[in-house]
Amino acid sequence: MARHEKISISVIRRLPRYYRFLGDLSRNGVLRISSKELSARMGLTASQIRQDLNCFGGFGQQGYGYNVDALHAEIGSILGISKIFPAIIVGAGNIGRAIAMNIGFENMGFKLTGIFDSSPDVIGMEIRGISVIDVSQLETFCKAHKPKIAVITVPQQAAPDIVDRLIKLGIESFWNFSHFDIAFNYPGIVVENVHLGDSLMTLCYMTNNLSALAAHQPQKTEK
Amino acid sequence: MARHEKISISVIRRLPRYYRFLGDLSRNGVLRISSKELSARMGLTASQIRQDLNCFGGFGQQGYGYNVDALHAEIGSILGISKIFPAIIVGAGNIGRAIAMNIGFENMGFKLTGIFDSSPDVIGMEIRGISVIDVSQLETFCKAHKPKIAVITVPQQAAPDIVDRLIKLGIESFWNFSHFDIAFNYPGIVVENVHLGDSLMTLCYMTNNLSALAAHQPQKTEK
DNA sequence: TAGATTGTTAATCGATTAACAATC
DNA sequence: TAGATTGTTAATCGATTAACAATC
Repeated sequence: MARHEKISISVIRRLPRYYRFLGDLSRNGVLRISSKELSARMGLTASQIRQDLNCFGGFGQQGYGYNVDALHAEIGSILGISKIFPAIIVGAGNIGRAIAMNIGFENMGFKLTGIFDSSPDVIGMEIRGISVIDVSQLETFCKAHKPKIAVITVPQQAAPDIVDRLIKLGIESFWNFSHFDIAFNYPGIVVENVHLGDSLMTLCYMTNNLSALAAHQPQKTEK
Repeated sequence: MARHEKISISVIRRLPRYYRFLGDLSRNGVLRISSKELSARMGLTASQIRQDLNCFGGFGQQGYGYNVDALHAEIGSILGISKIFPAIIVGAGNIGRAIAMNIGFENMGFKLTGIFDSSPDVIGMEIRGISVIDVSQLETFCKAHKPKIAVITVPQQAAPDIVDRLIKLGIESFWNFSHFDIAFNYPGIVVENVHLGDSLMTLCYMTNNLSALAAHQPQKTEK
């Protein structure tokens, strides 16, 4: 699928945002869009959009632009969201439950198949039709159901052990909300460390330095 | 505080992570650390750590390294987390409630002063000792309490109107969890668009391209 | 066709890494 | 003092932007 062998992480991280904007455009009945107009809506340069897309293929047409639906589908296919991987959530506290309820796993390449916790208060609770299982059953469950991704929503001190067990069980992807940083240096493991606290602190810095940052992100348009 | 007038966003985004690692080190009784050892723990280069810190000042000592507690305090002060800004959450659904319960606002420069929703089912509900208020009271509340930051956890279609009203009320910072992108081009407004769905889709891409990405993040160490 | 807009190469800009003199 | 490690300048690398020929 990829034209160039090595796609940079910066490009990859922009793909879901393209996908989102194109989905919105499609829902609003927009049939075609030029890189110039998309760039104005997204706050990017048209050049960057064309560069990004051409990492994967020539999806546009000179003099016309891009077909919204076709490009939306292409990016979905690049992201690989049609191939559904089984997912589990470990930690059924507030964050774990909120994610279970709010994230459209089905539209993002995943299907939620299990939720785990260690507290008797939540074990057995039904979340989105899934019953919370005792975390001691993790090994049994994973051997039977072979989940590919785990959402980590346990407290910091519990995280290293859970991650270690899951890696032994063959989990390849981690979506980590715990305060613990999953290292990137395991071979064959991919990780998204979310760290909401870091995001809030970044906002704190920006709030404190508002004047220095004023009109920070330039809304460049071509020509 | 800043030595150089313009600190890049890449540097700023690494600060909370430094702060977190230094806090952990401090709690583990580590008194001093060299950029080399910190780089090994964090998966960065020692050079980058020294460059980053020297944007703000010379906090180390040749031949010794950095005093963990002093550096931790310095970064906290750079982030500005001691000056507490009043914060509100708009949207008391799963995500809003999870954030209210889990995020240590007090340790991150903020104090939660109000939670809003439009649904009669949640209005009046107590979350962390705060009673959920009808969102129609937003104007009255904000004029009285002058919050500085708003956490946006409403559905996508409600977001544009809420953001518009909050900007009129003088809110300067947005921590946005809605599916709607708050544009960066308002003058004097700072925004963190979190977009958990984008993060999950990025992980989907990485999971699908695991082999190509294998051992992606190099753990460089000096010398 | 003429006008528009892509795909792609080249130029620029910024961020990361390397090197090393300064100094604790 | 000798060894270690910083702060800082220079070199490298990568990502973004600009330009334009190709072409629909």
